[in-house]
Amino acid sequence: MQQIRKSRQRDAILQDLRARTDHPTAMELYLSVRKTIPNLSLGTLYRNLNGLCESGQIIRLSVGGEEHFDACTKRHWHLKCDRCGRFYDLPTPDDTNAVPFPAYEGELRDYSLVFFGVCTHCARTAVEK
Amino acid sequence: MQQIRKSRQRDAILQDLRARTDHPTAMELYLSVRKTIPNLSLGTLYRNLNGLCESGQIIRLSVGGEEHFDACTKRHWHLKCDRCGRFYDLPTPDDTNAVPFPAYEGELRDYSLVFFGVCTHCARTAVEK
DNA sequence: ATTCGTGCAAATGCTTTGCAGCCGT
DNA sequence: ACGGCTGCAAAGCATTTGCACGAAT
Repeated sequence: MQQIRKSRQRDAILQDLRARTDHPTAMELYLSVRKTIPNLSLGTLYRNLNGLCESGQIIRLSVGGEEHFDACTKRHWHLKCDRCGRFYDLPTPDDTNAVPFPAYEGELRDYSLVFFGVCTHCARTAVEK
Repeated sequence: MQQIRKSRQRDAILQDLRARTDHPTAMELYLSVRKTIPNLSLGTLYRNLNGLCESGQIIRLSVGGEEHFDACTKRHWHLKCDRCGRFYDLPTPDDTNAVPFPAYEGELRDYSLVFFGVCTHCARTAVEK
């Protein structure tokens, strides 16, 4: 059994992600954390992101071939904006069955719900193209 | 404006995908279509998959860093099996609002819903580990 | 004849991994 | 001191792209 040690890098990554309201990609997070730890390596970032996902401290969002990360581990819904491509949290019912689990001869344990549309910000700056 | 020509390769790809009930990755589809067109190239496959997605003839499913494709373009729910990793269709309510669209100051156009759990087949061969 | 689509191979981009040295316990 | 964690660089892998040729209209 492998113990887990404290590391300045992992702490900084988690802290940075928790301080954000968006859901950055690995590269976005990398650039951000490098302001604190300039010689942080990409390998370390990825190793830690994977570890944090496995230990359930963060969540990985996969949509359209992109990977985004979220420090909020409570089940909640997301919006992926068609225009700016960013992810946003949506008001999510507390009721687990807000999404009706279909009858299925197997086990449905959890779900991921992502809406597509236009985010508040992009809707305001309504640029018709 | 670019016209689109008929191509044996694109037809074979679409036909193969439509004949399947699973939702293959690009590589799985590649291996399958190569039984019909042995010298099909990966570049061609990817170019066509992207084109078919853009023209709305197929759908791309992104989960956990994997890309799967689906020839059924009607909105429906999926299960990603924890054990075998495969995708399956789930019985999906016809009602568009089976998933309650949250109040949001923007526009919610569509959504993607993926359940996680254990598929029928894996549930039967209940291997406790 | 025009120009789109293909096969091939090289290039790209993101992620993982091997390794030697550093750091937490 | 032990063994996990890091930076670096190389490797891996899926996907994209440039190019010359073949095929559809």
